[in-house]
Amino acid sequence: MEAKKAVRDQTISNHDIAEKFRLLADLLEIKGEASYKIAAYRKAADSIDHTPEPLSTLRQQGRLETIPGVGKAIAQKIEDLLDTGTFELLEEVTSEYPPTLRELLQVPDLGPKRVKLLWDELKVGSLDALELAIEDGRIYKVKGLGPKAIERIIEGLKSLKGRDIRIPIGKARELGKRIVQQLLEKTDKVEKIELAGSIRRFRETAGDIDIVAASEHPEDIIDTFCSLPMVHDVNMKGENRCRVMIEGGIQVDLICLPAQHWGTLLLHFTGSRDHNLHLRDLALERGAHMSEYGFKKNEQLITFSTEEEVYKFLGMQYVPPEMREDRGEIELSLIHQLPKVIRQKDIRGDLHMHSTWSDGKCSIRDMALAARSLGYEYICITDHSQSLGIARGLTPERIVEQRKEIESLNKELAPFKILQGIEMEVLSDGSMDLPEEVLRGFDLVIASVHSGLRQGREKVTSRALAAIRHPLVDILAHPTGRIIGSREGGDFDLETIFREAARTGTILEVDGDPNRLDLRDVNAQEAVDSGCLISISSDAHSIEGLYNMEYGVGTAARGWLRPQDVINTRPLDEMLKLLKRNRS
DNA sequence: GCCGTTTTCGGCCCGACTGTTTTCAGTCG
Repeated sequence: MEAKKAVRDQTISNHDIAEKFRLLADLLEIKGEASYKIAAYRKAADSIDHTPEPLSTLRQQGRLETIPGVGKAIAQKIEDLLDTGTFELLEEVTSEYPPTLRELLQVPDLGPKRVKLLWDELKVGSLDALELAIEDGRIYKVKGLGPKAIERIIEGLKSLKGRDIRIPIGKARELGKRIVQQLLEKTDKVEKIELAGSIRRFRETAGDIDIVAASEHPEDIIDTFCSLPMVHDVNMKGENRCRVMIEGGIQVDLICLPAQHWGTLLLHFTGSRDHNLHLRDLALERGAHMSEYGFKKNEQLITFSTEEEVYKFLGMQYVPPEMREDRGEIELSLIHQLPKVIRQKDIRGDLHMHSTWSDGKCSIRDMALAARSLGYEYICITDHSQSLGIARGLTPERIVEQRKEIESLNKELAPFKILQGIEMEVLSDGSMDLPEEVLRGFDLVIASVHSGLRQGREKVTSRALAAIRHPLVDILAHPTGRIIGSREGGDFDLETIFREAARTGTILEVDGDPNRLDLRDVNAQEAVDSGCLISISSDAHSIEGLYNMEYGVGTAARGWLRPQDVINTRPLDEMLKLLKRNRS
């Protein structure tokens, strides 16, 4: 037993434990167990997932019950899990129902009650079994499932199979903006309109597109919206909300209320769900019931026209959308200790972009003018270096030519400043693509590991470290090299990279290209906690690309970064002093 | 099953839409 225990302690992760409780909650819900018990298991599971220390450690210190949502009963179950890999109640329900039964809950319009019905009547216990029951028509014999319901289930099953459902934030946001624009062209009754949900919180991906609008005539707005040409299908339609499908099977939700509700409305549909639930808890403590309409207290509805007023009513500081994940922001906001996270307006310059000198689409002059009109004080042109032949990387000769162009533009555009930088390849053997005397000529050097990301952990990490330790490398670009949805990043040892970057004064990038967002939110937070400075950049290859900055800022804000953690929030000379090359 | 500046008991977020069980259950966000 002792030996087994030791093995278990090492092999079962917090996440695996959380999953066991989620499985238990799903099966109990199907069984029809009391809903608050189920909610308790799910809450505990989420808490466990967000607990950084291994539960085995907490257990040894007798601190399991310090985890929010974990009391005596769940703590005992965790101990059993650590010792034996399971616990009694879990064994009991999994002997009653197959664990695959919970797959059915993923099907839209199939909830616990219908799943139980399907199991009791037809012994349908998995997605495959459900498909069979549909094919041979048995499903039509189930009492309580009408033809409409079955049709929805069939559709739901189809959409589940073809699913790569979450959309990258860039695409979701662009689509969302297009829809909003189309709607505004068809009606003048919209007073306010905004993209909400994960898009507004700048998550990396969005499951659907949420749009919130204010109008005195919600029905008209809903009608107009449902008849837009890009709408393929109307799934649901009420007097102030609707859900439609557009091209590519992407779901769009629109909700519209009079402007007096705007504060709670926008808050409600921005989420996250956990953040909102927590706020409602706080409202209840004040005897008020919170909804998208406002706060109901003694049968009276109090409304708020801004989110700021809602937070103020709850005795809180305003929480920026990116931070609304219930990861401690509410507690800090209640005691007015919320860090002031970075906003777009804090950005004074953009330090990573490309021009027609390599693979950019616009001239340096056009990029500079566009950046200046965005309110920036400086930019750094960082075209690719020679080894990236596919991008017409710059040779030392062309670098000198480019410098002349930049110098002449600087005379013309002063006080706006164009820095000459380079995005230099770190070659697959860990050497730099340009010699030191060339690197010395730049205002700033960004190093990138583009190729050979498949090399093992040790190899890729040592290449990144070689760049970080180089005295003339100021910034490490998109440190993991991931492309969202298509390429995992390299297997870098980020902990070591952060430590070395902090030691050497090498700045790490949050690349705002919505397909990269690299460093990602939590990594950027770890980097800053390790003592690193960050550069947020657009990595623009065109004028439009300069707008990538907002994704970078959103990502940084999700990692709770403050303006002082980011070098390009500083005036030019202060920013330059932070570069390794200019430190004595 | 958890939790407590109203509580160790009695609460636990709130509202909308759909289909079908003609007064509401099931599902969703």
